[in-house]
Amino acid sequence: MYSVLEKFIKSKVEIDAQSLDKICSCFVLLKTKRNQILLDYSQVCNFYYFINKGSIRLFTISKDGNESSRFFAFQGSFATALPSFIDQLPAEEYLQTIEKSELLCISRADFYNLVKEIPQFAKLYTEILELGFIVAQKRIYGFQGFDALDKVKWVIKHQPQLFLKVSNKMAASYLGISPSTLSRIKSKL
Amino acid sequence: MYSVLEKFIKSKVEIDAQSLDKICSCFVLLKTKRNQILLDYSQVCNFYYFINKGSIRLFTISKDGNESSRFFAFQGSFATALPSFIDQLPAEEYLQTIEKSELLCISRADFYNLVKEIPQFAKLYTEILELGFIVAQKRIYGFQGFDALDKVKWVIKHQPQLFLKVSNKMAASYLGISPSTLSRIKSKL
DNA sequence: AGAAAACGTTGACATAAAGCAACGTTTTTT
DNA sequence: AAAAAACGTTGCTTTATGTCAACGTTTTCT
Repeated sequence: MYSVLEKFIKSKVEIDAQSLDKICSCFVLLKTKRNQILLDYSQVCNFYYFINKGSIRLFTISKDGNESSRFFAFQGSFATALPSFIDQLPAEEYLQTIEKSELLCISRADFYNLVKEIPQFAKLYTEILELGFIVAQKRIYGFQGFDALDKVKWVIKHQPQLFLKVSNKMAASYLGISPSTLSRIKSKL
Repeated sequence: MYSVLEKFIKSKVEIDAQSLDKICSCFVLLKTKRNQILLDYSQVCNFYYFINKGSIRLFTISKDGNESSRFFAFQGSFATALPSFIDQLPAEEYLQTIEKSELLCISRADFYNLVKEIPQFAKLYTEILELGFIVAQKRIYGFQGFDALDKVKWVIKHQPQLFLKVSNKMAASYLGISPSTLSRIKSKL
């Protein structure tokens, strides 16, 4: 049950078996259906999720009713609604599985306790933040000032798994273009 | 010379005078002119900057010659080309002062040494990353799927100092719209 | 201080992408 | 298994925004 997580942690930091066990013991397994909401718009986020199996996405719905996908996370990565998790304010976004998934969940209290108690976990958290920051940056810069075709090409290059795992509608809402436009672009390569 | 930095640090973490001195002693003062390049496109970033006075921006130039402003930082905040600073790869972006500035610079080696030696500095770095991540996220979401007018309104609401400090041209390149469009929008409020 | 360059604004025009609608296909529900 | 809903694709029309150019103003440079 913890093998994917353990592998992930070991790939990032040097760690002894005891600390690793302590970390893993804080995570609870959650099996979900497809399209299950993990966090609602006005909820405060209290869990960090590690994806053992499946995929999740973060999205909002704007006032005119359109979905806007913010982020997708797949097997073997951490994800949560971080601003809400950190600041304990209403998320103003949704966290949702997009396929049948198995998630390892850790509560915020346990999470910050591990950060405090286990230096390697603090280091791990720092690396997750660094990576998250870099990915967010690259996305801003990858999209900024580009037209629909360039954005699609950018995603194909930098997040090739995205179009394989995610519906056209969701991908379009991630790219900030309409499903029709994405469909037309795809037909031209 | 270190008063703004000390105030910033004290506002984030509890710290004794000795550690604070040790931190400050790693920072070197750099006085710059307006529009001075701190980091060139193909350079590897080796410094973190704290802005004592002035403003800096991060930008790139796309193949068709257009500038794209990624980020602005003003007095009292930290800034660098983080992906390059972390991964030690060519930045593929420019770091530039946009007015006469006074910067406190710390080398990458000293920076990571402080992270290792002084727990409060590690905490500070984590907070900077968290904040940076949240700001990057909010910008993605604030801009995604919105038209030019909504983006301008978003910036007015969330980064009101931006239009005061930054030229129309730079602001437009940050918003991902043309200077003409920004000008037209401003004239309608 | 004067010349040169960069900037901001505005108009006319071109264009990429959105909206809408129709239709067939796939997926979900019961 | 049948019915209903959601999805993907494509044509037509509309619209927001970019491009180009002109002009006056501000800033920079020497």
